[in-house]
Amino acid sequence: MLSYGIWPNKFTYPFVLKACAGIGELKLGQTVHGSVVKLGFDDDSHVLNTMVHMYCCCDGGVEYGRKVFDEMRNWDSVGWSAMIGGYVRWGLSSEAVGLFREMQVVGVEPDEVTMVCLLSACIDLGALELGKWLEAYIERENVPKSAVLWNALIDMFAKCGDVDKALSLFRSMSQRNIVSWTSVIDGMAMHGRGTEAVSLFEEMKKDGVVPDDVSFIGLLTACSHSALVEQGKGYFYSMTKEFGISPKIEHYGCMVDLLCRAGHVQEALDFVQRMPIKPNPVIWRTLINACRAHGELTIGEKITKELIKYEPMHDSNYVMLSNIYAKMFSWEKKTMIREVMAKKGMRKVPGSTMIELYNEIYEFVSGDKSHSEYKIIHQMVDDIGKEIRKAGFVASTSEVLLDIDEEDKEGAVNRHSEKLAIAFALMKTPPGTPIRIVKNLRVCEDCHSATKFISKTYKREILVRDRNRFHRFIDGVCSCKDFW
DNA sequence: TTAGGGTTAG
Repeated sequence: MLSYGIWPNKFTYPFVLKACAGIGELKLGQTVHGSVVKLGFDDDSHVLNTMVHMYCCCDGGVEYGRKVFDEMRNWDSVGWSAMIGGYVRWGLSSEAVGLFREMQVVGVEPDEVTMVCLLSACIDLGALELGKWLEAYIERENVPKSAVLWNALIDMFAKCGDVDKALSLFRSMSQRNIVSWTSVIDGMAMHGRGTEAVSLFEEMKKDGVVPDDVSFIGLLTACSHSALVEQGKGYFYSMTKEFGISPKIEHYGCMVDLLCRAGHVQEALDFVQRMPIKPNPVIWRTLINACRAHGELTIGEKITKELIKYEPMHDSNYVMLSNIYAKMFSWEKKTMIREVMAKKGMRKVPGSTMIELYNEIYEFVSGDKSHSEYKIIHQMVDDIGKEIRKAGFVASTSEVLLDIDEEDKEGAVNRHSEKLAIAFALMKTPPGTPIRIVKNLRVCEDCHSATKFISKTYKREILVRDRNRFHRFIDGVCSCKDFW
């Protein structure tokens, strides 16, 4: 364009900036930013809004986006949404919510898109109360409810723990699209309500909505988490036969997960051998975990060693190998792994748990001593430990984190972030109040068992969202039926 | 005349 002697105008730049956003290279974006300034289009709201968006799509660009945002006056809701959405994109959801509060102080009316971004932030934070507040706001202020906003609400309710509300919203929708169906099916899957997920999928087909590859991921996950092995296999083959959808690596991953969870480890290994796509590390890790869980320790060790050769800097590969050695009682090998990791300067991602109480979000990290009530919380954890042991709880220590000294194993699992969060909730809420927490990793065996005892001893319903799914603990029983 | 931010999985 420039070589033809044609100069871009202010209408051109939003397109160029959007293209930069798609590429996501910060340097390229900065070059274009430079040319916007040079040509004097940096006073145009459309250009600047897209600029914020562009920066927020680049790795390491959020700060630059914020700088552009801070330097401009009189932002409209589009600019605020671009910045709020940018925070959410990079997992900075607390910042997103904080910026929304500023937006309200300044008096800019949020619109539909702002709401969709904020609902994503709620999902990330597990903030159901905030999500309910947003829903009420949408109703009160008559924010137009497009299909996208409806779908975002359904997804928020499902992922923040109230899947029945998600379902009733879904039922009250007049125009459901594939995203609405997938969100609600996936919600059922996460809550271990596999049979209902399958019925919804069948209802969707009857309704004339053609399933796509994403909806099959939700459906297969549902089968996997509810041990519907044969149905899952049937649906997997129907993808190609009935709908002409070639399974992607994720679908193969779901199948491996389905077989592994049901304990069919050998069948899963055969399945992987026969797959037409090269298995990815996620699939190998699924197999390795199944090998550990079902006692195929030698095969698990072999696969893990191969995976480490391929992915030498991935921390969880070492953690898995260490867990296999723990199960083999090979303590020297386990120690060796720890030394290898230390030498490479690697550390396991620390477990963290969030809890929303009285409009505040608290985050607990295992071993963190920064909380102002740290001593009282730890005292509470000890008291809970005593109470549940009286009720018959026995601590299991085989899954203890790698970077913890052997002699303090039980002490270490006792400091897992979910125990801290639950103790905090027991201290801060009246008897009988349900407790909802969100964990960044999968819940460990010890915490799962302890939480069952806590729900019974303290007469609390405890809802835990982990990386994979929900666990609802009531009177000593978990909704996952110990199957996760 | 022309332009801006957003939803399902991984």
